[in-house]
Amino acid sequence: MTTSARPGEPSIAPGRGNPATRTLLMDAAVRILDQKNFFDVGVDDLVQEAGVARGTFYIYFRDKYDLLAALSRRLNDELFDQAHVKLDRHTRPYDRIRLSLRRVIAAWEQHAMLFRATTQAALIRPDFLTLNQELRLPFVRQIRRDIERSIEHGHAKPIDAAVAAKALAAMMDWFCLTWFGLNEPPFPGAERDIDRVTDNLALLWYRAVYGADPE
Amino acid sequence: MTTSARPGEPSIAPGRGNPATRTLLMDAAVRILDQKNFFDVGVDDLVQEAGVARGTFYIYFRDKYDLLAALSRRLNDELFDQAHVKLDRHTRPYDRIRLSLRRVIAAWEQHAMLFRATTQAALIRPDFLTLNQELRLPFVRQIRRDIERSIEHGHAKPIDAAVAAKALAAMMDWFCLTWFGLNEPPFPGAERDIDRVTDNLALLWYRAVYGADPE
Amino acid sequence: MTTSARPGEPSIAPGRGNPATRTLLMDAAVRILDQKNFFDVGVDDLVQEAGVARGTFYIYFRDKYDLLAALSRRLNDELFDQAHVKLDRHTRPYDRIRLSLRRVIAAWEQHAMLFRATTQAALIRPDFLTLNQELRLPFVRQIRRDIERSIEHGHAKPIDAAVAAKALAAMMDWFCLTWFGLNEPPFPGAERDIDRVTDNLALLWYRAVYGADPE
Amino acid sequence: MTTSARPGEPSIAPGRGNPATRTLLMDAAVRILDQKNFFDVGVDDLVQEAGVARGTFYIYFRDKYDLLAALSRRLNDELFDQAHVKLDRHTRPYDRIRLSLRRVIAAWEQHAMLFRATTQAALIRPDFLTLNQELRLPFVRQIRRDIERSIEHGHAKPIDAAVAAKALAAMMDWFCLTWFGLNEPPFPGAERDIDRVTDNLALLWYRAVYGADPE
DNA sequence: AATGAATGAGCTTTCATTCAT
DNA sequence: AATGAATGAAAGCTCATTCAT
Repeated sequence: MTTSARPGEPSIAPGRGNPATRTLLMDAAVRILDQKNFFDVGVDDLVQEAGVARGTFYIYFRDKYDLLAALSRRLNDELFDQAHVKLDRHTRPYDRIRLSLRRVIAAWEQHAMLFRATTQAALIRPDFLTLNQELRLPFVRQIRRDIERSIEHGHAKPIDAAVAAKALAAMMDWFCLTWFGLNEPPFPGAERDIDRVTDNLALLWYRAVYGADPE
Repeated sequence: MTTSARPGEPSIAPGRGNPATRTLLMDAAVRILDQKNFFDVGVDDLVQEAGVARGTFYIYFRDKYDLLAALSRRLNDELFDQAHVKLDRHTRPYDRIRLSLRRVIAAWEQHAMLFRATTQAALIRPDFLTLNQELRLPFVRQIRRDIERSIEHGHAKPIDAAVAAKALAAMMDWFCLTWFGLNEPPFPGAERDIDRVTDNLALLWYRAVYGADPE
Repeated sequence: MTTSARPGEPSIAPGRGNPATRTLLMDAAVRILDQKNFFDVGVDDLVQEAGVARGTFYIYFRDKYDLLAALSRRLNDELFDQAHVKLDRHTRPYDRIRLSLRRVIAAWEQHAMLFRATTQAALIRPDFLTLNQELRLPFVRQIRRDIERSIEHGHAKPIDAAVAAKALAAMMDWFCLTWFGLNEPPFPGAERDIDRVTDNLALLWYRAVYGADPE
Repeated sequence: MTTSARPGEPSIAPGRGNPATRTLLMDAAVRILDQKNFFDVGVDDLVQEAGVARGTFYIYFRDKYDLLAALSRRLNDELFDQAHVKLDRHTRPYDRIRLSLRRVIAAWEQHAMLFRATTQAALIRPDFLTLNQELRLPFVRQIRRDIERSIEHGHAKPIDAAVAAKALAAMMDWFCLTWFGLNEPPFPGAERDIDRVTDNLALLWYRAVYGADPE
């Protein structure tokens, strides 16, 4: 088994090589992942798609897991930026939930294969698992804070926020992974009716947190 | 990559070989899975643990995925039997939910590594994915029927039962996998307080379905 | 760099595989070493010469160094047995020395390439160096004891036996290695006049130890 | 494997490039060799230590063996100059031998790693072997002439000077290589008692050549 | 003269699978 | 039915060397 250092650390000495080539490889990987299972992807496939030589890969990444980690971080940064588009203060809770879920679903729809690969890697490599948890932590924490605030404000009836946040996050993760990553939609043709699915998930979520239907 | 036939089909000619040896191998696999990642398990590990020769394995299973499929089916049958322990007709909804969830969690606690392996395989092998979906279908359907019934009886406000069932099932699957299979409890020491976790999950679930707190 | 465990330990689990195949590989290696530099020998060359598959090699040896260590030990055992052919008690010192050196030269003549390879490996791999020292120790010790005895018996004038033994052993090692292993004979055509060379080496040795010419 | 031209020839077109950079690289190599095995030294290590770019190396040297050849020649020239410090004509034979050996040992002590590398290379590359023989030839010839002269003058009893010279040279080479290059001293702590070792080697040598103890 | 990114041949090693006994 | 030696395809990764700037 390869002994790639923990993916938490930057791959290879930073500053080595041409950043453009690094990006070339990462983009090639995204394209490859849309065609085949990360498990079945070899360094060979990657360099061929990127149009560089075998050895070039190893200048930029320790191995394919290292590359995946880089992709994962890059995407995470993007999502994090998007997530911080501020909502109007007066947006009602249901609408805030709905909008958030819509964004999550959109991200999954677009990056399904990458998420799938990340999940795969997390199940296989303990170090990758750690990275994954780290990256997801801010999101779960965000959910948790929202729930806690709702409870404090008296809007929501008490529930253990840690458990609820983890559960709801898990719900979205696995629901979306099976849907977009494993082609197992909640009902046939759901892709053409994402709004309807979002409505229902938002309703579910709202109820779970507030213990009531939205007004 | 192996070209094992779809794991939906029985492995090898059934009835061939000694059933005891088959069981020997399956039990060995369970033991091995408690020690290491399915991905890292080789046929070597299995036969060594079982105390049989390398070649013997291939008399009973096409490859390690085939064995995993067998394990998965065996466990599924067990769980299915347990699940059908009938509940008192007058049990209240919240209690029914709580009991079911308790059972699910107990199953995960006991078989975490096997479930984890199954999930891994499903993400890697399309044919395994199919098997997995097949085995889980009855459970999701059961949830769905419960939700539909609740709505019909006017207890619950309308929600798309297909979406809700999938979402809630996904929630439990991933929540439990991260907890028991990946050592990521909802809060530190959750194992020692499973009842508390169950209470909250049941509350969440009840609210999501009924749009109100249980009486 | 390969991390073959110290060659002091038995290669791979003993008892695995067919001893005949192991021998097959070792003999093939000897043949190969007569044709090319150990450094330039790849596992590929070895298995091709032995007529087995690539993977077979790794059943019996960790890597080519491991095989070389096995060869080295095998040869050492042989030589050790030969060396113990007892000499007549009344053989005179010069004759004893001469006979010993003749044997050493014969061994080098026959196994030059293996010795060369061993020396190469010892210069490259610290662990191999250790093995080498270990195997040679008994021989140096033997020389040392001879010298000490000579001194005690008053035949030889005092000299530091440790230094002298090491020096004389070094002399034979490198003299023979350059001659047979690197084709650098003491004079052109020396191979056809080994007795003459032996005479002179024995004379040199005798003088060095006894500080006088043999009677 | 590299096809560097014979190292007997000057590396690259002479006069090309900046001599200072060439020296920079050679000095860096010496430093590196004190840290690691020549075999394990890569062009990478060299340029990093020298603080120049990868490509620069190839402006001055064909490969690492070419550089080693240059180092070897440079050192040889130095030693040759030192060796010709004339001795008093009336110095007695034993003292001349002793002084020479002392110098040899000093050279080994100081340049052990370079000699070790040279030996390694000679065992691996036929062309390097040639260079090595060439460089050592003058020294062996010198020893031979000394022996011949001793015999002619009637001081020493007849012995084949070619064999004896080679043998004694071999003795010093290997004795010193194992001692300083492989950390295998003739006795523990020999480094702190080099004079004693030298005395004994000189005694051994004197006896071997003169067949008697020095007066 | 110096750079350093890119190259790609080459060796290593693993392990699922077969098959003669 | 069981064995376990042998197989060989498939990755893995390194590093000497080139070449455009």
